[in-house]
Amino acid sequence: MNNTLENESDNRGEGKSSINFIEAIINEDLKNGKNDGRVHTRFPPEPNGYLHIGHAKSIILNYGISRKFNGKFNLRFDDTNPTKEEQEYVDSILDDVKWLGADWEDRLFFASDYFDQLYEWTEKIISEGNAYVDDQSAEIISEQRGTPTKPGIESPFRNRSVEENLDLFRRMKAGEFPNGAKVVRAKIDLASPNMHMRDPVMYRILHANHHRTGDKWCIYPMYDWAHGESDYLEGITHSICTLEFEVHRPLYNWFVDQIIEGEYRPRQIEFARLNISYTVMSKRKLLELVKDGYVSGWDDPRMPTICGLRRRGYTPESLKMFAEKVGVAKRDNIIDVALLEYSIREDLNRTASRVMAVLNPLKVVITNYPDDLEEELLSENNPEDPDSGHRMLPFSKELFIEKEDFMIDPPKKFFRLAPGQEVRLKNAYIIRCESYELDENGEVKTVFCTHDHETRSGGEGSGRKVKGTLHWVSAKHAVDAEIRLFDRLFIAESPEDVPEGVDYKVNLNPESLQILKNCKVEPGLKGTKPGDKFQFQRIGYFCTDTDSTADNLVFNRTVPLRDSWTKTNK
RNA sequence: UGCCUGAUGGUGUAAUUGGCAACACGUCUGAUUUUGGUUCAGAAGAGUCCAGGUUCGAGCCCUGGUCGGGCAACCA
Repeated sequence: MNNTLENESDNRGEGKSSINFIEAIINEDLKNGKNDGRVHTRFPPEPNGYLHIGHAKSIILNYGISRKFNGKFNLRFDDTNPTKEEQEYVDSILDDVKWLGADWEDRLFFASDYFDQLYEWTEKIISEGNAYVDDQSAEIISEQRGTPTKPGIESPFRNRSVEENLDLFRRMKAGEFPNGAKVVRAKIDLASPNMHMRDPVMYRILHANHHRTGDKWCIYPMYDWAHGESDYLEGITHSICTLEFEVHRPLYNWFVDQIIEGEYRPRQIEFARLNISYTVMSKRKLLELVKDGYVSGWDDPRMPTICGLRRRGYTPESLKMFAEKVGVAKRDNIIDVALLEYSIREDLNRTASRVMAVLNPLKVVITNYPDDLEEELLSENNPEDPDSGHRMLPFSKELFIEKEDFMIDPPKKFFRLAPGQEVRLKNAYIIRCESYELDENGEVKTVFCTHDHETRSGGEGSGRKVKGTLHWVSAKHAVDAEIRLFDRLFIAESPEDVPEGVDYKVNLNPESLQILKNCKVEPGLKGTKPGDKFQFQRIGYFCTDTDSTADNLVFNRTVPLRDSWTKTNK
C-alpha cells in the first residue's frame, strides 16, 4: 500500500498549522484522561454507491487524526440495508480508500459482523422494558410520530408485556412474519422535541439476501441502532460524521447507554460536509448522472467521485493537500473548484515530466533546413526536479505547432509566430516566419519559416532572446493521439440551486467534454501506460487514460496550466 | 408556531480563549524565465450579521433580534 497520507504534515511554507475544532476536542478528552488516552477513528461507508471527494475529505480527516494522535483507524461498512447494498460497491470503496493511502491494517469490519451481538442486546433492552414490538404499518407509525411542532402519540402496542415482546421478536427473527408486518421500537419519548427520540425503529423485517450474511437474517437493524453499537464494539473513541447527524446524537448516546459497561464511551462529533462550486455531491444525483448516461460511468473524469478524479489524473497527495487547505468546521461552505485545481497543479508541477504535445496541429516548414537531416535535441524532463534527467527529441524540417500559436494579423504583445516575427522553438532553434499558405477555405495550411542555425539550444549562440517560446513536434516522428479535454460538469456555481420545479440538470454544461482526434505527440509517449502523468508543455497536465493502447493513445486533460495570456485577452 | 446548529475579505480557514483580525486560494502589479508555467517581490480587499450590555479594552462574554443549514424514511 502506498503511504501518501503517512507524513504528519508537509511543512512547505513552514506555517504552523492551526488545529481544527475536532482536534481541540480530542486534546481536551486526552487532557481529561478519557478512554485511557486512546484515540480511535473510523470511516463507515454504506456500500450503496461510489465514494466521492466529500468522502475523501472524511477519510483523510479520520485517518489523519489517527496518525496525528498515535491512534488507530478502522474501515467499517455500514451494511444494514441489504435492499440497497451490493458487493460491487464494497469492492470500489476498498479500492478507493486503499488508493488514498488510508491504512486500516487488519481492521476491516462490517456492521453485519455484529448482527448477533445486536440481536442479543435487543433482547436485553426488551427485557428491561425499553423496547417493544409494534404491529402497525409504516404509515400509521409515521402519522403517530407527530410533527416537529406537534407531539406524537403512543402506539397501542407500546405497553405489551416483556414476554409477549420477546416472543414476537424471536418469531420476527424466525421469519414468521412478512416484510413490514412488525418492527421493534425503542421506548423513549413520543413527546420529545427531537423527532428521532419518538420511539425510533430499531429493527425492520426484510426478507432479503444480504451480500455477506446471505439468508441468515430476515430482520435488519436500523442505522441509529447499529452505528453507535458498532463504534462501541470496535472501541472507537471519536465517531466523526457530518452535520445532518447532529440531531441523531442524543439517540446515539441513548443506545450506547443501554449497553455500556465500564468507563469507555464513544463520542459522536459532527462537521460540515464538503461542497464544491460547479459540482453536485449527492449520491442520488451522481447515481442519476451515471444511470441516465449524462456521463460515461462512475469513473467518468468529470465526476467528483474518487475513481473519477483518479482517472482524471488527480493524485492522492493532491487530494490530501486539498483537504488540508479546505479545513474542518461546522459552517456550511462552498469551496472554489480553483482550490482543487491549485492542489493538483502544485503536486504535478514538481512530479510530472514535461513533454511535447500539439493539440491542434499546424504544419511548419523550415525552408533553410536540410531536407533529410534529423537531429536529436536534448530536453529536460522536469526543470523543477533536477533528478528527473533528460531525453532526446527528434527534430526535422517539417514540424507541427499549435494552431493558436500563429496569427496572420496578431494583436500587440502576441509573442508567438506571425509574419516577420521570431520565436524560439523549445529546446531547438529560433525561427522566423517568412510566409504562409492558405487552403481552399481560407484557413492557414502551412507556415514557412527560416531557422537561425546558431541559436540551437545549448549551443554558442543560444543566448539570444526572443519574446516567445513554442512547443512543437517533428512531423515525421510525431505519434497520433486522442486527447480529451474536460471542463466543469455544470455551468452554475451551485447547480442544485434551482427554482421550484426546475431540474438541476438544466445546469449541465453541454461542453464539458471535448474530444480532439488528430493530436500529435512526441514519439516517447508511445509506450505510456494508463495513469501516467505528464505536463504537456505550455498546455496543461494530462494523464494516460484507461482506454489508451499502444496503437490508440488517449490522454485526459487533468487541468490546464494557469494562463495569464488568454485571460488578459478576454 | 417546535427542536438542533451556524454566522470573520470574493471563497475557505485562523486569531495564545478579552488586548486594535492572520494564512491560503482567487484578483491585480512588477521582476525572473528557452513553458505567457514555476519562482520571487508587492498591492487591493473584512473592522468580524444587527442592536444593546459587561469591561480600560469584545470577533471572542451576556441579552434580544436577523439570516442560513439540518430534523417528521421500516435510508444511511
